[in-house]
Amino acid sequence: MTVTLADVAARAQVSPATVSRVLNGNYPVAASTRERVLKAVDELDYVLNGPASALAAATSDLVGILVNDIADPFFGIMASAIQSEIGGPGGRAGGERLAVVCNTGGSPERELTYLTLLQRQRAAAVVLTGGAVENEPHAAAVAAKLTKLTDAGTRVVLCGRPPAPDTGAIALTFDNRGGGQRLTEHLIGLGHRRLGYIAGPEERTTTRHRLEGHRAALAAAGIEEDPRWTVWGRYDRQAGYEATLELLRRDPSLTAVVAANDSVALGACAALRESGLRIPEDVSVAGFDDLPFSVDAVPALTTVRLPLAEAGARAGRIAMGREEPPPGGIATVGGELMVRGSSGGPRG
Amino acid sequence: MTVTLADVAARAQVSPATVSRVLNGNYPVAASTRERVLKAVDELDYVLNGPASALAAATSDLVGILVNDIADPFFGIMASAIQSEIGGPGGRAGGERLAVVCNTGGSPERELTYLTLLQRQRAAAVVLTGGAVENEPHAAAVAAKLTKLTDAGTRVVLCGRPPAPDTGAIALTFDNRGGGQRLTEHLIGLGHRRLGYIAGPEERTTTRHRLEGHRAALAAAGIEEDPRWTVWGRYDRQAGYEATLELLRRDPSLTAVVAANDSVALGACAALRESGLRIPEDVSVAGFDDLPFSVDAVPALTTVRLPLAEAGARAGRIAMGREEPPPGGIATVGGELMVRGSSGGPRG
DNA sequence: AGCGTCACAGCAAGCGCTTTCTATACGGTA
DNA sequence: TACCGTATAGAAAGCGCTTGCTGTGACGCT
Repeated sequence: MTVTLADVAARAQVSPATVSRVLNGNYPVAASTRERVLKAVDELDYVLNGPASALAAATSDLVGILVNDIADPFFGIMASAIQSEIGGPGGRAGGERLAVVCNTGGSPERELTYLTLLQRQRAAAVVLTGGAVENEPHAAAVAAKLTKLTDAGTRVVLCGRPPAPDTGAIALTFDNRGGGQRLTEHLIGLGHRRLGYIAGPEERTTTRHRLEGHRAALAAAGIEEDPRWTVWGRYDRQAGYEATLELLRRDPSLTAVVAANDSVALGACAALRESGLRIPEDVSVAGFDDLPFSVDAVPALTTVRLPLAEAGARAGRIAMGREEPPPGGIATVGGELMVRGSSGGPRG
Repeated sequence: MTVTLADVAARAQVSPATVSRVLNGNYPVAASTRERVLKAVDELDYVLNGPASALAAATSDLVGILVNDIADPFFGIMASAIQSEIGGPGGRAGGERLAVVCNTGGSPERELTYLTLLQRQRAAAVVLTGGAVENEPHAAAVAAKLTKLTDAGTRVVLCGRPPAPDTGAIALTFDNRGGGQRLTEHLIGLGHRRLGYIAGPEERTTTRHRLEGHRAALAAAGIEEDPRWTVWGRYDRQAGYEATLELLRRDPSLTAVVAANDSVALGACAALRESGLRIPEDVSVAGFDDLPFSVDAVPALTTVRLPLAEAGARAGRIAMGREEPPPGGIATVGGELMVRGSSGGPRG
């Protein structure tokens, strides 16, 4: 049998109410009584029953963080930043909040399942990171769920994800389109005219926005795009490797490869090298995100830096109600072009 | 006001008990009744109250995963694997379990705090990943906490962490010592005699074990170690970069650098390159873990592959009671030496 | 001396669900 | 027809905590 509040109360010779108040520190208790209670708590090794407490108080100290892929540093960095802003003081009982990271694996169903689970647990806040899936029924289902969450008083923040209108969710959106555009403009400025593009999973907003930026830059420069120049794949190294091989097969005259993100770019580099091509002399490569390892690639990766940690921290603070949400509930976070060794003028 | 079980019951014209039984599916309910209830649930958008359910049933579907640094793929990969084994069916109510990842940031206090929080929530299981801190009072406190958790019926699994004797916790330990030893043996076999070592944070078991393996290999080869050859730092790229510069300053004649892990090794490579040294012609470099990016380094990193995903998956299954714990509650998971381009014979 | 004020402490009513035990209806059997 | 097993539904007692409200002395004021 576990120790309950009542046991502590008995031992300290006070009522359960008093013990609760000592533990929560939200009601005046005489110092001597408090001490007696704390002593009893200590002696009995009492641990509060979370569910009971949450039930009675109708609140919980859970904060959910949804990520697409926990093994990907892109999400890890954001999650870490969010969590660092949540762990601290601010809530009930001295304010330790349990920040939980939920890995959806990019699956819409799991996303919904986790949202329901968090709703069940009456989470204090939920932060959704990364791109959304562009699938009408699913998007509607998520929007409905988010609305219900915000209605129930749960603060919902989207970090690196497009706004969800009319759901009450605060959005911190990455300017993927603008970043993609500037990146390709840079390449075009170097003289490239034949650019391959390795896109991410087709149904993701992030994928679409980055690609749109790329195409906008192409269009602005009057470059007509060849459909063979775009290949779709996952957001990982392996996909980049394979896609690059495919790109090379389709059109060996490409002088640059733009990847959906840094991991993909790394795979692209590997494929190019194995094909006997030099970077950037033969082919330039560009990534996106500027993850920590990108600067260590050889040559270092030209990419777009997204302030993942900063955005995550801000999302965390907003989720905790410690920072004002942006006006209109929407803020756009820009990316910064990082020109490094992997991009140069085209050969010849 | 949120919808409660009673509301659903009223709408379906049955008792709350029946609704509960339909939802949990653990008691015979006539098909027609079940349908009526499900319809009401649907119409009212009813969501079970997690805390209330957990309180009444005296169980919870929370599973905690503790990691040192969620932004580090080393932990991300393990967490991902653990979680993938936990999400599935197996528990109450169709069995969705909420796997929560808690980021301790390597801090002993946060580790304890999280364990307490999980204990409060009456977690079904807890998996602790990564090396432990070697600090007597803290280790004792953690051991006591783990004992209490296992006593309370929570399954505790250590993944990539040394065993915690007499706590009831199951341990899946990485053979860091053996891996470190084989790695250094490989370097010695290539002819290296002057090896720098970049160790991780001093108080971690992982750090100590890897270093012990390194030294064992040195000793076996009759190489006397120079204290200047060991530098300590964090487990990240930056630390590796700085440590390598320091190593070079202390003894420019080193022909190999062994790093505490792959991230550190990447930093080491950067520092060497910037110092005008070629890898592996001038200096060989070796890492540990074989994270996904390691094969993409140029040259590809010689390292020790740890089966993070496999070990994590196994830990997850054990935590869920779906796999027998190893005999004695302890299993050692070996590493595999991956010889790649970053190691070669010493110059001259 | 009489009374309003404080500062504390306790009582008791839930919070929303699960589950044991009991009630009922039905069909079959003797 | 009387009886009993089976299948299903309901009543009600909590699970362990929080909190609004109700004392109850002690103190200071007029």
